[in-house]
Amino acid sequence: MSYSIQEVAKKMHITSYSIRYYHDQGMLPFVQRDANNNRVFNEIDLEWLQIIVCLRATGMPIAEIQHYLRLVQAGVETVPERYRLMKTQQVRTQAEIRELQQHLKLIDRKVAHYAELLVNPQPDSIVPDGLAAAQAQVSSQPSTK
Amino acid sequence: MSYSIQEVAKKMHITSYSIRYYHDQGMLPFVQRDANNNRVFNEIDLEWLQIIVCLRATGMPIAEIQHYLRLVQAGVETVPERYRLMKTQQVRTQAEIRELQQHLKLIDRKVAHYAELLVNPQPDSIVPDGLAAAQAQVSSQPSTK
DNA sequence: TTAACACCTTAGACTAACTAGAAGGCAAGC
DNA sequence: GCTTGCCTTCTAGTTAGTCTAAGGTGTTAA
Repeated sequence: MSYSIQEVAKKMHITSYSIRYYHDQGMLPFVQRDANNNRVFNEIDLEWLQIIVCLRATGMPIAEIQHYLRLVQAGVETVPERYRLMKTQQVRTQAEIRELQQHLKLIDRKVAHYAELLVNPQPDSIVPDGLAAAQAQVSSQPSTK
Repeated sequence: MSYSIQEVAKKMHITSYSIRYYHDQGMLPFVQRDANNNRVFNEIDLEWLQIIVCLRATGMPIAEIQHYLRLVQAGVETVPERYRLMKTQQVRTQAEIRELQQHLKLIDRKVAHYAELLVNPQPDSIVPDGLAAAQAQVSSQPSTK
């Protein structure tokens, strides 16, 4: 099976712009062209792209992905470095998930707070989000600008 | 209590550059200046910055955060919109966490695969990561460039 | 008192990773 | 034959920082 750039974009949930960008960066070394110079992707290209998308989505910079892809192409003697690289990415991603879960807690509190205000509105003087104090501060001190 | 930009940067785990950037963008409207024109942050500024950091880390663009901060300052009649905004961000963040967890599974598989290869090395002909097929393809077809 | 050091300021240049627009090629359908 | 739609390349713009340069201020140390 072979795919056009749009089909791949849909499959991978990224834009065709990004795919061209990755290709231009030499990250999709096996992509072929048809008679009209259009990019033609096969299953192997999709596998590579899946890895690229995964590493990008978990925060690995392009340059590091390029390095990893070169390691894969270099052969088995690079397995130790590939292991370290993936291990680092694993730890990084686990930390990122924990961080997002922490941030989500604050967002949950805000949602609950506003939901409560919607059901049980407060008079204008009681301003949420610590703004009451902020407004008091700002009204008692003229702007410095 | 009041804090210098460096102290705030350390507290919030962001750079002083970012804090100045947010301030320049009008996102920290209550920050004062001392006699030497240095920014002076108090607890309320820290609260605002905490929200900014949380929303940025969960993927909200600067422009949307600015809009939210204006809503907060506008008073209680904006509570419904603030609720919708936070609800959207909640859903967005939950989706992001699930996506990262999916990506983490692929990384886990790679780590396990390389760990296995380190313990039990394979001959050079058996190339991991679907590269065997990729190499077969590339060696049987000359480059189109 | 002068030097060193650490901090701050602003303006503006630079970066990563897209993102989009312009201009044009090719094939299918009417 | 013309339009539609997908593809191409090239170039320019965007976002959100990130950093540098040039300079000001205040404290310590010789």
